[in-house]
Amino acid sequence: MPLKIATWNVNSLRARLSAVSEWLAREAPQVLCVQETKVRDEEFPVQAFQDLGYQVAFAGEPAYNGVAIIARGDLEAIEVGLPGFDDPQKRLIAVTYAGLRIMSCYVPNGTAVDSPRYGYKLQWLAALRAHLERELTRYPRLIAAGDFNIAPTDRDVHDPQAWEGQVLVSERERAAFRGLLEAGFYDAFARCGQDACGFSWWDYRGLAFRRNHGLRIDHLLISHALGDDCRACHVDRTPRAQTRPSDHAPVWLELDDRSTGA
DNA sequence: ATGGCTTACAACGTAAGA
Repeated sequence: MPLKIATWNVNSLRARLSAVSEWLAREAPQVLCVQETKVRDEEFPVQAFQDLGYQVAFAGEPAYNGVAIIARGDLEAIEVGLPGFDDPQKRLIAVTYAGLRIMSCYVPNGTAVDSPRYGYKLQWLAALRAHLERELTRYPRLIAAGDFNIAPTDRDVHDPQAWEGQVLVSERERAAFRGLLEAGFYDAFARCGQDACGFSWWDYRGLAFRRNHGLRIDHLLISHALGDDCRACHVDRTPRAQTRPSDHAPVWLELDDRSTGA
């Protein structure tokens, strides 16, 4: 049986608890990496996921950011944050599951290229690359999934001319994204031999989803050791069309687990 | 048209997202 591993920026886990629960019940992934939980740890809805047969690892803060990993089985060696990068914002959590090292990543948005937050974003990405390089030596079977807040190429942008040079598509961000791949990863959808994946985010405003004015900014990066095991990669647009959606859609990949020994 | 939507906070407007 293949492993189904998903990532979803839910834009508040409490506001989206029923949507996430329904999606887990329907799609039954082994793993769901979540970003923007926007919930303190003491208020994380642990029981709701246990009732569905999932275990959880999470790192949150009030109001902003927050990441989690929801998985059908035991999570081990839980680590929060980027070692050596002192950051109060909860943007990274890693677990070991079924012989895989799995990270849920919430890359800073950056706000605008002339914002101080843009510099923070680039620094965070540099620290992530260094961390991924180190982790690959410990965990060759590594998946970094999440909201990277970067559309890697113009094909990942509905209107490249309108977006040219803007945050999420700027060349320095794209270079940083390529740097993550150069650390030893494939973009899962490309590795599956697909020529298109589709957008993963649509603005709440201006009927953007109906018009498919979107970006592909949520990604699953798989280490080279997993490259031959990637079977499929898909954006599930269904939850985005429902009432009170997250502005992001879940993205999943299917991985042959022949080499996990499971 | 720096607007437009959505969320959390202990708020009745502000900050932040992308």
